[in-house]
Amino acid sequence: MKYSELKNTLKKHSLRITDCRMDVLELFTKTDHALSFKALESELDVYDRVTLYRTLHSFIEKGVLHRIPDDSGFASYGICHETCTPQEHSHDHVHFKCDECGHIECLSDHHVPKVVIPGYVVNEANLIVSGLCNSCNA
Amino acid sequence: MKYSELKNTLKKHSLRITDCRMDVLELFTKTDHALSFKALESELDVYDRVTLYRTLHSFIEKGVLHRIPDDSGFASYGICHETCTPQEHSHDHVHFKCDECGHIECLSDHHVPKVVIPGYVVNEANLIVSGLCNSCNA
DNA sequence: ACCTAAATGCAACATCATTGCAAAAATACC
DNA sequence: GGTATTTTTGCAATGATGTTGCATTTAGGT
Repeated sequence: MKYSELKNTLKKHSLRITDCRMDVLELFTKTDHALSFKALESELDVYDRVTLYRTLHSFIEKGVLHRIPDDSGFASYGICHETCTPQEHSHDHVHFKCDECGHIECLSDHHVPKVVIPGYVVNEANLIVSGLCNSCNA
Repeated sequence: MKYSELKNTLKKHSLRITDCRMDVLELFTKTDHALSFKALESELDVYDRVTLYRTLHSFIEKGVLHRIPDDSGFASYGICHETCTPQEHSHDHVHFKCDECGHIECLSDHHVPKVVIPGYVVNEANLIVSGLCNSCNA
């Protein structure tokens, strides 16, 4: 992705243009799977851990990334669709975690079923599937 | 639940009978919702944190409890059905987390839909729903 | 170019979880 | 019941993950 496009993405989400944000955004756009903090840190070791955490937080707050919970407690982060805004995230897609390589993918063509529970209010639903991914299954 | 029943449950899962395991098991059987580690610790503060962690691990390994992932990274633990064995856990039920009181319930009458992804092997699927529970919604 | 508000780096801190090891307890064996 | 063997426990130390305060630097508006 071109420098100007990355810059526009940041601007569109009212985020200041900084080296760290550009590099983080670029890494996410060129990676086809979600990234853990660890992966991010080892890839962009120029920046302080704290800065990377804060970058992730601002990206999530502004709707650039979404946080993907993980059964092991480690969160990963994936790029949001265009439909996401700071006010309204729509992440009803299923997440797949490979037990072999650890990669987490967003399965945008699979959707989380609507769950209705009488007497309850449902705000969010996360479906996390684990197993072997395409490459590791080969 | 009677002392003898608790003891039998432990024996059935080939776990030694210890004070800690009896107390942890009793707490889980008399509680209708899942328990976080924190709740466990504050309830059973006689025991060392490490011992409680190890108790949880052995219970999970032997199929007495199952771990419930949480989008915040804190896991909770719930009792397994009778159908669970050390070899085969079956937790295709949906978990509900209340944003207000924090309680996590196992919705045994809701089941996680089977997810099929071409070229992938699916081992596990976790569906976590959050919102307001029955009591907090009232 | 200047000013203001935001972002960064560093250090310290907070929280959650695990490991090594000696002492204590539980089961197996006689 | 008494003893040997294995497991479990408690304590201390360590690791892993994430956050906060604060001084310095940087970005963007004027």
